[in-house]
Amino acid sequence: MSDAASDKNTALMEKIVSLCKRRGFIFQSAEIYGGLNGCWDYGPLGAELKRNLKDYWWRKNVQEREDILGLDGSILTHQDVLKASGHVGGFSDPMCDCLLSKARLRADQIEPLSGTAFHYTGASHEESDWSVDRPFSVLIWGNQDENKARKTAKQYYAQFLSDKQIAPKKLELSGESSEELTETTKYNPDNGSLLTEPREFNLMFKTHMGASADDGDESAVAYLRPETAQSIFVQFKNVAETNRVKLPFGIAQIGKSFRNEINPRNYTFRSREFEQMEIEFFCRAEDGLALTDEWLERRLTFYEEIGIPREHLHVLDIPDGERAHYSQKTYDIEYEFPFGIQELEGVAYRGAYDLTKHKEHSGKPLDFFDDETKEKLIPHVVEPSAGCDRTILALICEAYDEETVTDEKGKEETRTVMRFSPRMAPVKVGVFPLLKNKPELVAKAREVQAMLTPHMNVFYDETAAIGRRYRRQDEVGTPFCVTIDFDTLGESGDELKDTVTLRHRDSMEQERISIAELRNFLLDAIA
RNA sequence: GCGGGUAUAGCUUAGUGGUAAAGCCCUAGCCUUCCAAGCUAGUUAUGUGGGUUCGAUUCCCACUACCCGCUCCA
Repeated sequence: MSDAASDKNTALMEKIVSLCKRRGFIFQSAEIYGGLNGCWDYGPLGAELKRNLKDYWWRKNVQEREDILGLDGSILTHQDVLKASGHVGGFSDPMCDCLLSKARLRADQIEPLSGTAFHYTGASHEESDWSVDRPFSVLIWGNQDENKARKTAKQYYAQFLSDKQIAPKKLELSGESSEELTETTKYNPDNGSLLTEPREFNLMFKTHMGASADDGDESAVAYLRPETAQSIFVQFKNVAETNRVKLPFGIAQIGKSFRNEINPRNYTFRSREFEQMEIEFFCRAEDGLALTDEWLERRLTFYEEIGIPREHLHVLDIPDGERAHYSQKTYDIEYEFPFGIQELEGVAYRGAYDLTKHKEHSGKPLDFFDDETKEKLIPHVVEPSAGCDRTILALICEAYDEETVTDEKGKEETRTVMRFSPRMAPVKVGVFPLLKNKPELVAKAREVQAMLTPHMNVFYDETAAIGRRYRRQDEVGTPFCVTIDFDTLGESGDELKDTVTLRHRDSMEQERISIAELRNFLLDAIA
């Protein structure tokens, strides 16, 4: 991305963030106390939008399917569940920092080096009577010169100089010694500088169960779940036994998960608390790969149905070596956010890994008896796992649009429109009396509002000029507005009596529609 | 976690070591017969905590949050 494009996208993102706050989609969590890093609250419109997304996902993936069942697991999670899944112990990456460049490296990905290490105890500068005492080491390897080690060490000690006028090369190193090392991972392969000791970064939130539990009581430890998937695996047996299921079948869940992200970024995209929409689709081993492809297509269709066109999505086929070790196939579905192409959902073929692990750790039989083949097996699983908040952010970014409109006097102005699909739009229809000081119009508008309210989210507004009310609805993405005018009351004759103006958000076009037809028209449009 | 930047009203911005300004928005009233009209009135702000000072929104320090670049994303 060029700098100019990057600036433009940053500006776009700022406008989106500003609109989200102004119109009540998303607020910073605990804003009046200075905010809570990586946490966000959905305001009234955001809550509606999110509910629409989750409801539609649930309808499509649970209610309209005979082969997928719903689950709503607890967020507090037994530590043994996460030991079995590998999250305790394995869910943290030991990291090292380069003492010279401050680069952060994953300890397990450092290339082992063999060479000569030069150790120092400190450095000084005679003329200014400055000195520093702290150990440092540099590794040189291959045919690198010893002087490279000294130069690197001087650069390291130079960061402690308060007077930046002194050049690193004028420093005197003290206590030089050397040793031969083989296959060491304590040095940065880029510059030979010593690294810090590996430090653990556990990404899970840990807590203690029981009011009297003290922090040292290991048996009282519980975690906030880092993904919704585990409760599905853990409840696999209960769901399967209580529901007369046969392979293939799925268990679906929508719920909150928590990860102590080192670095939350990009608005709500990487949050510490987030909601997932996951399916674990259990199947026979031989069907796994084909079902993974099938689910990928089905999920792409879903995104189109909620208003994210295929051409703004990217499918990443995760290559060998980059997938989790138990996965034979993983697709990432990515969206073109203004801040870059980022993942919305992963569709992963996880084999029998999860159920096998829980069977081992719990000692309970998690085998499934396949009536068709008359054999016991551990089902394989395909996991379409979508980020709910990420999808909301994608919907918002996709919907945001500015267009220039010219009024009757030829004056140009910018119209901000959220082009949500009617299905996802937080408010489905605005109902307005043309004028608020005419009681007949107001009464009729209230009637229309009352008729529609049981079926959809309706917004009634009688303040300000009609045009302003339309624009206000444009900015929150309301797809339709209806206006009750004097024709509705029959002033222009019976032909127009009980008809209203129906105004379309995207085209700004208006048409007459009878009140009798209104409900069904709108229900069809938002289905 | 590192480096850089930012923080004034709901939003966008101005300004000042001594009463904080404007536009938009919003609220109420009047008016108004279809795309941000007009008039009147009104609400709302210097992120948090220290320090310097007679006095700090302004200067200094720390913290917090957000943005950008690294890093990371099982």
